[in-house]
Amino acid sequence: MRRLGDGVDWSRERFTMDEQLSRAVQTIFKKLYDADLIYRAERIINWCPRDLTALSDIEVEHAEEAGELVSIRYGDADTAIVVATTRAETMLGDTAVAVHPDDVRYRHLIGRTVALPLTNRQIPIVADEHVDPSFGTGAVKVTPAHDPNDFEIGRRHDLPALTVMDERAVITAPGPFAGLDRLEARSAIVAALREDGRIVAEKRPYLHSVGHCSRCDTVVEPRLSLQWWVRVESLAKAAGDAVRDGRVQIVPDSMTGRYFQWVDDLRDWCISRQLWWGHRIPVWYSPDGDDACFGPDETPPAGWTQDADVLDTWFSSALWPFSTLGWPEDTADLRRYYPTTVLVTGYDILFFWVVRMMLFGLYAMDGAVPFRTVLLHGLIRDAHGKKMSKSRGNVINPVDWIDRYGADAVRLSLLQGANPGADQAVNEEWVVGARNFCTKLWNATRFALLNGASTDGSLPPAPDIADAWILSRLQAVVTEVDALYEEYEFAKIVDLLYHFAWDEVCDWYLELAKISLAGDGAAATRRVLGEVLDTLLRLLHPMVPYVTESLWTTLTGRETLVRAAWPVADTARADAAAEAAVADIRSIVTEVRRFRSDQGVRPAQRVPARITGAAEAEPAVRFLLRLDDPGEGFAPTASLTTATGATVEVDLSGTIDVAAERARLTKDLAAAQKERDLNAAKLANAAFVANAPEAVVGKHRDRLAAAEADIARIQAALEALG
RNA sequence: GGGCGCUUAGCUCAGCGGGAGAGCACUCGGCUUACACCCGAGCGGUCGCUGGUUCGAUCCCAGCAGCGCCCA
Repeated sequence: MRRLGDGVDWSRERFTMDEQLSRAVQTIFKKLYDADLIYRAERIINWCPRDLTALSDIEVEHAEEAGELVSIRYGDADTAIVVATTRAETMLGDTAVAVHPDDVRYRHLIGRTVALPLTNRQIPIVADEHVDPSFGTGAVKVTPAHDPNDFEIGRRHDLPALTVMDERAVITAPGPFAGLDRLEARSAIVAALREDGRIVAEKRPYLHSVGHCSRCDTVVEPRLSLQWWVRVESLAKAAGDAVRDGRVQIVPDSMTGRYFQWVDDLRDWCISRQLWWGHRIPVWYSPDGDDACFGPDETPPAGWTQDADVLDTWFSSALWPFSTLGWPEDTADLRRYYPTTVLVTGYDILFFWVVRMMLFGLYAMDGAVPFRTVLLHGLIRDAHGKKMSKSRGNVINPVDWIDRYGADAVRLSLLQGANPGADQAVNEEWVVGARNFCTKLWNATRFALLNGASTDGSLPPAPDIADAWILSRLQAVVTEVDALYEEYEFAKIVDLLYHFAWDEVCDWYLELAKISLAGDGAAATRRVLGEVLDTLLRLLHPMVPYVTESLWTTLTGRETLVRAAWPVADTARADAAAEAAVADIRSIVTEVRRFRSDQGVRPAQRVPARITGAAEAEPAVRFLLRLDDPGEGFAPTASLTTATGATVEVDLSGTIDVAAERARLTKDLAAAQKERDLNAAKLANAAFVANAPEAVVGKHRDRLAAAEADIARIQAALEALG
């Protein structure tokens, strides 16, 4: 962030383990605990047998994997019932078989017991609504201590929960499998069952979803254990409502559905972790087995010991919007800055962090939301849109690019692809392009400085056509940029300013300004030139901070752009006539350039020409095209009539390439004819004329007329060629 | 299995009911007095497929195919 030049208040940098933020953690824990919103309970949790800790639901990543589905016959003779499993090793902990109560195949077995293979333990057959009769045989084995669904079935039927593995997923159930790892045990148990004639079917590979630890990718083991939980129901309701009733807006709106999908179906949050590092659970136990929660200013009685577990890191992160402002103290900062305006983060953090800030913010701050707007951006991907990963070797270090091209170029290239909520592919070539743009700005400012651009005093009351045009465009651009910021459309802002700066200011305005800078209007143009660059640099500053700061302070002689006022559009400068006049200049110049290019006339070569019908555009056209006045003995070798009605006759002092010229005109003619036919066909359609809005019909009439005029003009030119 | 999204020029992406756009790449010409990190001129697309709605569909609807994401 520092290398990118982020304009943040570093004095507010915090770490959740800081003293004051830790007080906040302990305070809210106690508050929730006292309100019975935190409790300790034995439940099935996601357990990582490698990290030896509990995980919350979102720390588990599911992936399709090829495993095996083994169908095992439980019981014998008239109680025989077949169950299927991908985790045969858990059968050691089975305490029931469950079937759907309406399943006629098994109705007669409900209430009876079957012998569990390999152990000969008798387990009951229970009826449970949650069994899917259409899956497999319609009968499922129930392992309450090793599966979350089975745990629920166990609770409903008062079944014992037998833990058969330790925290490293090694079998602890007495017998021949004790000491085996879960995977070793799986194959050993399947082999033993096969020998016993218990295997009815085996499907291998069997594709199914397997949970993995998001930290280390180890397959998660559902495990029965005593953990701390946040009772989320009321908190989640409040968090959902805050978005539902518009107090918090999620941008882009398409992410809102995902938010509800999560928050409206939130299960209790497992907050304890068996890690060595983090905020410890502020609950103490007496030697007699009593327990109590203590706040930050309370001291537990001597001899009591604190809970060994620590809190999920998202627990403290959830307090961020107010713990960083001094909460639980009622500070001036808290009153001034809570709720914050915009939270900017990646959409992949929506559940991890945003939702949690909502849960705790609303609770701790008496129903006040933590932020008004959540702006979710996409993820950075490699040049081909692939996720960066170490194993793929496509990880890009932005600092390398900053070293090579500068922070502004990197920022600009990132912003260029920043469409709301969409991932963006980044490519070193674009950083090069962004760097080139920065250089262009530098050169434009250099031009302005060399020509005495002025940024002080009022603007000329009656600017010439080019000055009036660029001021008109400038105020329109300010308006557009403001509107785009409202929508967080950063990529569009970059696009707009890039093209305005390069295609309009540099390519046309600076060129046109050279005319008046050499003449009587120099003073006025110097002022307009200064105004244009001053404003442009202000507009670009949030995106290109370093370069604009340097250029602007040099240009204006003022202290810093960081605190300069944001431009305000002056609609009084809108000038449609000037815009039309410059459009004509551009049209004529471009057309003659095409001709010159096709004729192989070098751009620098000065050519005598006679211009008619260009009116006030003539001096600009002559300057930009390097056309000399027709001298004595002027003998035009070619004549062009442009779409604006101007005629440019040039003397190329020799024969022109008729074939090239004919090819050019023929191509133009074909395009004009296609345009005419297209519009004529539309207008010939009575249904179109009857149904389409008048403005649309009128537009096509205009285009038809323009096409016909073009055709006549081009045909005349072709005939003149002979 | 449930939900969401995407498919537009060689690449990465805008556009989302009335003329197909940008950057980069590519071709040709150029040391034109701010800039060769540049200037000028160009080439390039049955807008995934099949139907439907409409005077009109890249844009709306349905189905299909492929890709991606989230959740279980």
